[in-house]
Formats: sequence, C-alpha cells, structure tokens
Amino acid sequence: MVVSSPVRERKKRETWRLVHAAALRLMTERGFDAVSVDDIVAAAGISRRTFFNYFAGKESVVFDPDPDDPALWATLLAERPAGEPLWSSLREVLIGYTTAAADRMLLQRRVRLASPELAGCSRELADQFWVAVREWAAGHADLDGLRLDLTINAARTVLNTSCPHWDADTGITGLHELLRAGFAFVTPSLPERITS
Amino acid sequence: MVVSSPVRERKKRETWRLVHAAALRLMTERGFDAVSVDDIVAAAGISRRTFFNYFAGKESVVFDPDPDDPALWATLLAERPAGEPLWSSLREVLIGYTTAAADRMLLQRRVRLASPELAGCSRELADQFWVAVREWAAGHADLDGLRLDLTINAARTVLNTSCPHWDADTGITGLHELLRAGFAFVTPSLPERITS
DNA sequence: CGCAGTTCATGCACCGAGTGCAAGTTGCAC
DNA sequence: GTGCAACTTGCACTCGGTGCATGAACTGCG
Repeated sequence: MVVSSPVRERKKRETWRLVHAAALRLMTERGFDAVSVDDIVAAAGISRRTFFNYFAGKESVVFDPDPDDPALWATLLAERPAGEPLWSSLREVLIGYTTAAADRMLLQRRVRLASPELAGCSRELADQFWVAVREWAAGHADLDGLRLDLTINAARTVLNTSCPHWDADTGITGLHELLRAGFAFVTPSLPERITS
Repeated sequence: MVVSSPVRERKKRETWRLVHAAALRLMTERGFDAVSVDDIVAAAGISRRTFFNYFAGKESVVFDPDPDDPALWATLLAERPAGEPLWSSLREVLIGYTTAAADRMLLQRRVRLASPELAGCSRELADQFWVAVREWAAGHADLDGLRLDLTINAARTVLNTSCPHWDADTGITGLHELLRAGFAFVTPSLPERITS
C-alpha cells in the first residue's frame, strides 16, 4: 500500500466521509432510487465526476467500507489465537467488526428500510471485508478451496440472514445474539483447527 | 395464475426463448458487457421496447427462469415424501432441478466464463426458485423464521459456492457430487422433520 | 362474418448512471 | 520559484431503463 503525503491522505478521507454522509442522509430520507447522483454531489459540494473518482457506482456509496476499515480487519484477524477453530474465528471477527462499525450498521439498516428497491441487492457488508477474510483464512486454515469457500460463505450467509431479522431497537448486542445463534445453528462439520 | 389463451401463451414462450437464446449466444461469444440490448433485439428481430416487456433488465435475460420452470419446481417440491428432513428435501429438489435444467446450467456457466464482470453478481439460479422454495418450506417445516431463512440460505450458499468450483467437463453429475459434498459439509444442526 | 374488448408490439421522447478525455488546480519536493 | 504528480472538473457521449400513446393481432360473442 503506497502512502501518499499525509495532507492528501487526510483530505481524501475527509471528502470520502463527507460524500458518504451526505448520500446516506439523503437516502434515509427519500430512499435509494429517489436520490440521484446529482443530488448527492450537490449536497456534498463536489462535482459529479469526482463522485465517481471516489465510488465505483451509486451502490458503492452505501456498501463500500470506510477507508479505515481494512486496518481494522487486519487487527481483528491478527488477534485470533492460534489453534482456534476457523468457524469460531469467523464468528468473533464478525462480532468485533460489527461492534466497531455499529453506527454504520444502523445507518445502513435505515437506508435499507427506506429503500425496498435494495432488497434484491445481496450486498450487506463490504465485499472487500470477505475478500480480506478469505485471504487470511487461506493462509491459516487447512481446508481445500471448496470447503474453505463453503465455510466463509456460510458465515456470510449467517450475517446476511441475520440482518433482516434484526430489530434495531435491541442495539448492536441484539444483532450479536442473532449472529451467535446463527453460527450455532449452521456449523460446517468437522470444524478444523487452524494451523499456524 | 391466469391462463390466457393457448395461442398467446405459446407465442409468448416462443418469443421468450428466441430472445433468451439470441442473448446468451451473443454473450458467450463476446461477454455480458460487450453485448448491448440493441445487439440482442437486433439479433432476435424484436423492438427494444418489447425486450423490456419480457425481461426486467439486461441481467434478467441471464438469470430469469424458463417460463416452464415454476411448474417444474412445484412438481419437485410436491414429490418430497412427508417426514423427510428439510435439509434433505432441499438437496434433492436442487439436484432434481439442476438435472432438468442441465443444459441451461452449462449455458449460464459459459456466459459467466466469458463475462468476468458478472463476478460480483450474486445471482446464480433464479431468485424466484428460492422464493418458491421458501413458500413451500414455510408451510411444511416447523421452524421459526430465522432458522427457516438460515436453512434455505445455507442451501443457496452451497449451490452458489459449488458452481464456481464445478468443472463443466464432469457434466451435471460432477455438479451433483459437489452439491452432495457441500450439503454434507454444512448442515444446519438439529435437522428437524417436516410436519405434514 | 362482423364487432367490441383485451393483449401485445412498437416508436418516441426522456431520465439517470457511468466513462473517456482534456484542461485546470492543488499540494509536494527540490 | 519550478517542475512533477495527484486530484478536480466540465463536457460530450454511450447505454440501460421507463412512460406514454398508437396501432396491430388475437379473443370471445352475437
């Protein structure tokens, strides 16, 4: 990862959060489809073209991770003790991440509630999170590709299934209970031990 | 379901298959993005507007089920013996469906191979298939909503994970082996018995 | 057959998402 | 300051998708 000068880096993150906040505020008010990219850039005070420098598309503004998140994932993954079963690692990392990102989880949930048209969109949390998880797991677990993907995608399914059942009034701990129940209900057989 | 006159019904299915075949042929040749809707309608000999009468969008032409499929699902689901565990029912229905739709499974696979841009698209088989499955399961299995969704989405994950690992040279039975292995590997605990 | 009602195909105008390009602006290093 | 690289912006353009109004084809019925 190339670190550009701190000033540029800081401004980029500021702009990212500015646009992100403006977009999600509008979307919670009117719903995803009723907010055009022009609305977002007008509210954020940037040009239309710049929006697409920051986000690959309108959906990305909802689902992309915060610029700081990758470092957070790395920390959470590195904290997992050696020998812990992969399934437990996935559960704990997921709980750790949703805890740290609780505010954004709630925000995303509000956007989804206001935007029934997003129902068909399977993306819940950042896809890039799962890419990072898969990379980590490939190096730490002793499974063939198919079983590795099955395990990770099963964890993904637990999260994606739990979210719509989550009553936001219960707070982030309410989601955690659903996740724990889900991880207990659907467990890949023979939870292998991680190697290193 | 309102049955319109048999002639109209027949022509609609003919047109559907005509457009579908033209679209998938072009997409296997050039890839999803490189085929525009105008290309498709030109190849199929219909108007642009008519295309959108048949398909909700360009993606739908790849992922929508054949007009005959819903009846097939209903048959497969009705054939499941009373008392069979839900997980087994899901496995067998999935194998039955992929058997009957083997040619389209292979075709879809070719389109995906030619279209890396479709990677992020989580849709594998028809979403509507899973809607039908969920409705059936809700009436036959004795599970709360969360566990029901977890079970069905786990089955969905097994399919969606198996497909990319599937070597088409092994034919549809190769996919079936992957599915059986996947269903065995990730099994929701306490496989409840279906009630009626 | 002829007639009315419905379904379907089509053309047209329009909106919004997303991209390529070229020019301008801003921060950075020396 | 000067030169370089990163970033922003405006513009023109392509393409996916929709609303609407019109016309053609099929339907059932007298």
